[in-house]
Amino acid sequence: MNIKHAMLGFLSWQPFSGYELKKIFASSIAFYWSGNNNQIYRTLVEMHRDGLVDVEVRQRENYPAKKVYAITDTGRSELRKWILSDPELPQLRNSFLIQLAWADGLEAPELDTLLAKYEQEVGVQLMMYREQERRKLINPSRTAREAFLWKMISANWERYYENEIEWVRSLRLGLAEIPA
Amino acid sequence: MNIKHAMLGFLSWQPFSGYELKKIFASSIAFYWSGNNNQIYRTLVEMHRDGLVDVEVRQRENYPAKKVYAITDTGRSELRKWILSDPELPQLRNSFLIQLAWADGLEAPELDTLLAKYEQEVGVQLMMYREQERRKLINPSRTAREAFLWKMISANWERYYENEIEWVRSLRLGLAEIPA
DNA sequence: GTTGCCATGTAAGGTGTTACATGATTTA
DNA sequence: TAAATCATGTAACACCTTACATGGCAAC
Repeated sequence: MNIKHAMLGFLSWQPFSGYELKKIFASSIAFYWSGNNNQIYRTLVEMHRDGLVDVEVRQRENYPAKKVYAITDTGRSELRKWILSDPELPQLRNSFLIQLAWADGLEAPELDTLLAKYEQEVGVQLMMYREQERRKLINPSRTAREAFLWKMISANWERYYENEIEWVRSLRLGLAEIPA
Repeated sequence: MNIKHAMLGFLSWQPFSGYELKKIFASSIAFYWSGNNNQIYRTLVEMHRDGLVDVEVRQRENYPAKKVYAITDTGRSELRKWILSDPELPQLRNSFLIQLAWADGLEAPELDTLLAKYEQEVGVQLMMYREQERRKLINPSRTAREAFLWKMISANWERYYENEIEWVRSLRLGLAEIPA
């Protein structure tokens, strides 16, 4: 999985410029890339070279020129092929768990402070996610099914954060009961 | 977060050679690096250069020499510093969610097949995780608290997989109710 | 008049992956 | 005799990140 297929997905929705794609990525936690120029502009050039997208350069008065990319039939079939390919396992990298693995050297208050920070950070992230969902730039709902899929994708993220908060709470309660 | 602190963690438990660390990583889903040579041996050299570990070369008959790395006081204080540093947010990269985002172009049976595959793959992963936990190479439990922490770290992973399976099941049920 | 938006792009580096290379010994 | 284990290391490259570079216009 790389950013290419995610970009193709957005372009299957409607044509976009690199700048617009960048904003979409940057504004979305679920589409988790940082939305940096380097990758997006390079990937667009590569996709054009491979015939997955067409470019139209729009010259505008008083504004910089804009390169608008539209998906081609080749691009659509590549996207469909990828969508039908075997799902990869999610890759979860929670460095906090690794911190915890060696945290028995800490004093009880130090450890609890750490856990409280984690709980708070995840809580903030959950709120940010909800806020972002409220005002998100694109939300395809051309069919009832598409709307449902997007709702469930969003639910997946919310569940993850909620689950994480529950977990850290039970961890803190459990630790409080262990004698020093 | 990089592999360095995870390696320091293991070395704070007991001295290991690169080869042993590699096996530990390769056999652990929770310590999620692939356990490849390149990184491990290079990182050991770097950590040695930075005074975080000492090396002892053990020559043995009929076997290749072994470089056993032991954590130094500098290493321990670096580890402690990292453990007390602000937790990073978990980074979750589920490319399947991105596949789903554009999956409304699929026929209902194609989509359900995809979801079934995901459900099955996550199920397999959960079983593999449990099996791995049963026979894991290291399981520090020098104190009741340390044992509890490791149990909760493991529980975190199990919860994630279980949650994911529940989610995909409810997604499949929901889709079954949407008219074509 | 400084900040932010529009819009494109480049440079450099971090972190991780797979595959290659060597060579002896043990196990099937 | 073929494969796996022990043990170290290198090469090449995939993917992503932060920061830099340019330049006009709008808003405050």
